[in-house]
Amino acid sequence: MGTSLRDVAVLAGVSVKTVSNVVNGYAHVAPATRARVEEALARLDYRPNLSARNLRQGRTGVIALALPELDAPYFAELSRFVIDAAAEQRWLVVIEQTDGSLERERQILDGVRDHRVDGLIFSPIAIGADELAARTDDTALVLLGERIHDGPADHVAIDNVRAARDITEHLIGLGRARVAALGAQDSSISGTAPLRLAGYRQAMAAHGLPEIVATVERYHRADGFAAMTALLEGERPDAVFCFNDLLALGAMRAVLSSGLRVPGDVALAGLDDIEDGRYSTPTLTTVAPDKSELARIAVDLLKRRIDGRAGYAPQEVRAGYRLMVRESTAPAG
Amino acid sequence: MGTSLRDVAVLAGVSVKTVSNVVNGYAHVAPATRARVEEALARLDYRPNLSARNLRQGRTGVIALALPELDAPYFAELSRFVIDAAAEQRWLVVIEQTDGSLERERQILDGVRDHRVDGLIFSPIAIGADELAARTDDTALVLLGERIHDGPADHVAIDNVRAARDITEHLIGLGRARVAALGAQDSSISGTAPLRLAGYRQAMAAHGLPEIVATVERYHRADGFAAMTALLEGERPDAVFCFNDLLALGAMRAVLSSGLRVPGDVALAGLDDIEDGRYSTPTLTTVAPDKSELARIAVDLLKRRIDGRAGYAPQEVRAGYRLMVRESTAPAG
DNA sequence: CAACGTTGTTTCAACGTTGTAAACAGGGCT
DNA sequence: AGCCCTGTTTACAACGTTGAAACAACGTTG
Repeated sequence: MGTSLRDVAVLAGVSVKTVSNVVNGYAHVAPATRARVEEALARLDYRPNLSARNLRQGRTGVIALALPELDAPYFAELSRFVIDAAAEQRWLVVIEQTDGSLERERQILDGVRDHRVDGLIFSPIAIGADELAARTDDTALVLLGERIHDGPADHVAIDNVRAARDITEHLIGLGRARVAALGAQDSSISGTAPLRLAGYRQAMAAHGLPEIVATVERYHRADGFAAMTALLEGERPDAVFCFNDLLALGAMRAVLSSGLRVPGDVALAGLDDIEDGRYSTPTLTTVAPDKSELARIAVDLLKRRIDGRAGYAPQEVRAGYRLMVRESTAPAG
Repeated sequence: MGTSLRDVAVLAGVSVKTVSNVVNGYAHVAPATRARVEEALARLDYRPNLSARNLRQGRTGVIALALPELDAPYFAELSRFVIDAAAEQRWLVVIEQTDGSLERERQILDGVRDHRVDGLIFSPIAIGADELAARTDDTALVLLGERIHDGPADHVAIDNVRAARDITEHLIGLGRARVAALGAQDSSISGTAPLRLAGYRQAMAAHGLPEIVATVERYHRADGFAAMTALLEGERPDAVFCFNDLLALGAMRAVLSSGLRVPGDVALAGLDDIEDGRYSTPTLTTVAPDKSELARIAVDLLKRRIDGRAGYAPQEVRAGYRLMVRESTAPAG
């Protein structure tokens, strides 16, 4: 094991506690003593043992970030911001992947205690609000990007309904009449899918247009590809709002490989603003959630929960977003 | 704080150590006692305090994974596998991002001790072999995906030279004569860039073809876009081996938006096999490193270092890869 | 029946840290 | 000299866990 306070204390000819005081920046230490201790600290290259410190303080300095899958670009990009925001609190982030499985999500929710993390930022897919509310654990919890009705925990997300309505309005504004929604889900009760669908419906209803809805299992390129291929076989839509960018990129591939043009024959829009969509051909119109803001708010909420053990009511916070119009919905197409 | 061994011990009417023994599956515990203790454990929903356990055992059960950036798809995909492989050892993974900055890489290398992780899987970009060798820290270290000549630590990667030669041969095999390499770097001494460049050169030399080399700063789509745009302004290549898939996707965008066709006018190949390339239009030919194998080997090497404190010589391990031929190098194009 | 091994359980100490409280030194005041 | 400040330093205990060693009870063996 490395050098401990004791080692430094011996070298500096001072008590262990005094060294601790210097390390922690305690005010009343005589300049001469402080200098001597700092000299010794430097000489022995002292690093505090976090296990011991945490044991003593009942904190671990580690938070968990639980999300469906790290290799979905949206979550990877989001993770980066969460890690950066957490670093400012001097927190480490461990990442847990649920693969969207209910069982894994239960484990996470139940099992964070095993790892003794101070808090959890959770982006659930499968688990329901009731189950969330029923948890006995009192570890600080913040829900990210998932609307849980009357949630039992702090929650941060963009306004999914409004964002979906905005982008659908944009498609309608191109003069397209057969605007489809791609990404509805049968299973999910608590997910974002119903919200985005609701936004789509509001826009379609406002213009008296017929709804065309394609459902998917998951939110990967492959699902978008399959759903779009199916859509093309029926009465073809001339615009499609895909519930995330991966679906849109899969759909784009399907349209293009069927010999049709984007946006000439079919305009496409997504949601997430992952980097891929800025370099696809054509580039992808999308809604860009402010990921940095999402992450920062999530970390702030968590910090407040962890610090003030007071049980104030769960907060609901909205992060901003922007509409990014690109080639896949260019009017001239 | 949660329930401790002491609480359980009191409830079961037994000593703390006996509870500890039950928890740890120690053999010689009377069945009756064990039953009573387990009953108490369940009733109080006991979870071991990892900080305490780690303090006692000098292990944290946490490893760090340091990589340039999580939102580069290759690293996101790799991380997933590392996390999964680590989970099998009941390890948690904290992720540190270096952004490829030398300073951050130094911090990581020096600072892992701050966090008291048991080991580090490190994918460096900027740092040199000499500096790696000079580190005083004795934390277990495994280098991932980066060839450090005569490295001071275990190292796992694919055979970059051979992979680069293979893919270049494939491009030449299409009958293209002006085959460019995109992704060389001025700065990097120890990176993979020189290796991939070497592989390219071997293949070009073997066929007596002239080398065309484009350098980049970093390995993002934007760099690929810029470098390709520059290449197109000169005497145009008819095939390009990009040193990673992001570069290739950026390059593809540049070719397509200049009005040329892929692979008709320019064939493109990458390296990494990120998911994006399987859904781009055209789909991207690439080299697919066995990421799962890379991750598993890295974790295994690290485990061996952590367990056996014996200082055996640094290991050099090669993981497999496959050539994935897709539309961007289709012969009929 | 004494010595011994086995099984089951406990006591003790230690991992490195920090909050509490108390001890100590020096200076200014009565 | 005795007192109370203020500033500085220290002893002690505790966080929850587990390895080492001790101990008790019991059956086996010579």
